[in-house]
Amino acid sequence: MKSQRKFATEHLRFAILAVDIALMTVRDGALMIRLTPVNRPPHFPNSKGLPGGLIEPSETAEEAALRLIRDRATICSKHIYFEQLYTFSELNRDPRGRVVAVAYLAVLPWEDLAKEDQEDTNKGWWVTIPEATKLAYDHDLITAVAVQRLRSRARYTTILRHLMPTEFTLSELETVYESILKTDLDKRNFRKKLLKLKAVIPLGRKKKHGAHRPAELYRFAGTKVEEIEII
Amino acid sequence: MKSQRKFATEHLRFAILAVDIALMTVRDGALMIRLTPVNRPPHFPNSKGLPGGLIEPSETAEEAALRLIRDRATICSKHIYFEQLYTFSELNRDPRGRVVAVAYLAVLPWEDLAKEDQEDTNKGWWVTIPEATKLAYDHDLITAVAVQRLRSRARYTTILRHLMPTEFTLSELETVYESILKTDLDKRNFRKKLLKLKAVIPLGRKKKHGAHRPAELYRFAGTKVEEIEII
DNA sequence: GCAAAAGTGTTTGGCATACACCCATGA
DNA sequence: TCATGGGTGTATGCCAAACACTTTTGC
Repeated sequence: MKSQRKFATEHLRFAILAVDIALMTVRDGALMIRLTPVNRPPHFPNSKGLPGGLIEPSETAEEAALRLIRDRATICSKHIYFEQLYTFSELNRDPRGRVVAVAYLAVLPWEDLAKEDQEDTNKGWWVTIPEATKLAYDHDLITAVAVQRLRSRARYTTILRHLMPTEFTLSELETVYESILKTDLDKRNFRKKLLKLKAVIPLGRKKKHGAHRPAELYRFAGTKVEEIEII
Repeated sequence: MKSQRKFATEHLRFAILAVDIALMTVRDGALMIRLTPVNRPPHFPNSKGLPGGLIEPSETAEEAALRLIRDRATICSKHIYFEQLYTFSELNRDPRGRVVAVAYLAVLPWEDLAKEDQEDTNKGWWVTIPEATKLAYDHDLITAVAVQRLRSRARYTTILRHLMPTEFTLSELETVYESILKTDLDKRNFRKKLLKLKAVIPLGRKKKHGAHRPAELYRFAGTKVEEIEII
């Protein structure tokens, strides 16, 4: 009888497990995050929120995250960088009931998006970080944690390689750093640092785009996210 | 009918949610982790594992973590430092079924433990990190992630304030850093750094413990975990 | 007086910071 | 020829790293 009671008690201890994705990219030097429609009256009618969904019993949180990322945005690249961000378990984060969310931070180059996912559709939108407010659930909080994490990773690792196209100019890279770190960087010192660290490699080709001197193209060295102090 | 089917499907999407704690302290300059008995035949008969338990429907993961920490070790201090580590969701991490674990990293000074929890009992043991192997479930992995995280935090923050007693000598502090970072530090440079950062404050009192010159006692400045590069 | 840990200062080199001008191009 | 962004070098100061001897105590 005691074990039966224990069994019954344990059966109550479940939770719905969800995954929420802070999917970020950089467009024209501005950090942007992906939002999707949320329509859950009465609390969130016609709202916006981060892409997300439930974890299936047959998949890990990581697998669910990858599935949802590919589901919500057509990405023209085999590889996508994402990492677990934080698990949110506040009791009332979802008014419908107990839903615990494992949040992921994912980043990708704007150029890797399919055309239809670069434009606003009824499937979703890209908005700048200041625009991503008053989201459904606790997604304002998740967004804030994601931005903070990305900023910290940008400082100490080469995570931004996954936000850049394979070929880029150092001015473009600097703009991305400045946009994420919210600081102005000295052009000369920035270049010296990256080149001394051998984090980027010149390709010997130029990019022309306007009435000015063409810019040398670079790519990131290596393939992994390295743990170096960048800034 | 469609909505009924959806409801039924959603009901299958649950998981048991657990919390596992990597509870660490330093004894005689050695980093130690708390283990508890695990006895779950057939997979883990007479095994050891990290302290853990299920999350109640009425509590957040953080609340469950705090409850379990206080449950598994009598801690004679009001405050205890802990932070979320990672969420583990491998399908077969628990052979009994789908259990997703939110792991926490917790640290405390050895001196804050009650006498009965400093000694090995049938409730649990303190072991050094190399000794904490062949644990039940995926607790070897959780331990490794926790040690890595603690090491990283030690480098960039003053998290070790929560591993030290309120008063300590700089030699004691240096030993703890060396034990966690697994490096030898230069005594003079270490002292210069900590004092220049104003991370520690001399108390003007000495600690005598042996046939040698007494050592100045210090305490940490401020109260929070600061984000400074220590080493 | 000796063993054992505490405590202290200087030199060196590398790196971050700050800063201003010329270059290549398209219009 | 001019507007635009691309590209470069130097001087300064701080700080990390390396390194060895004196001090205070208990026995």
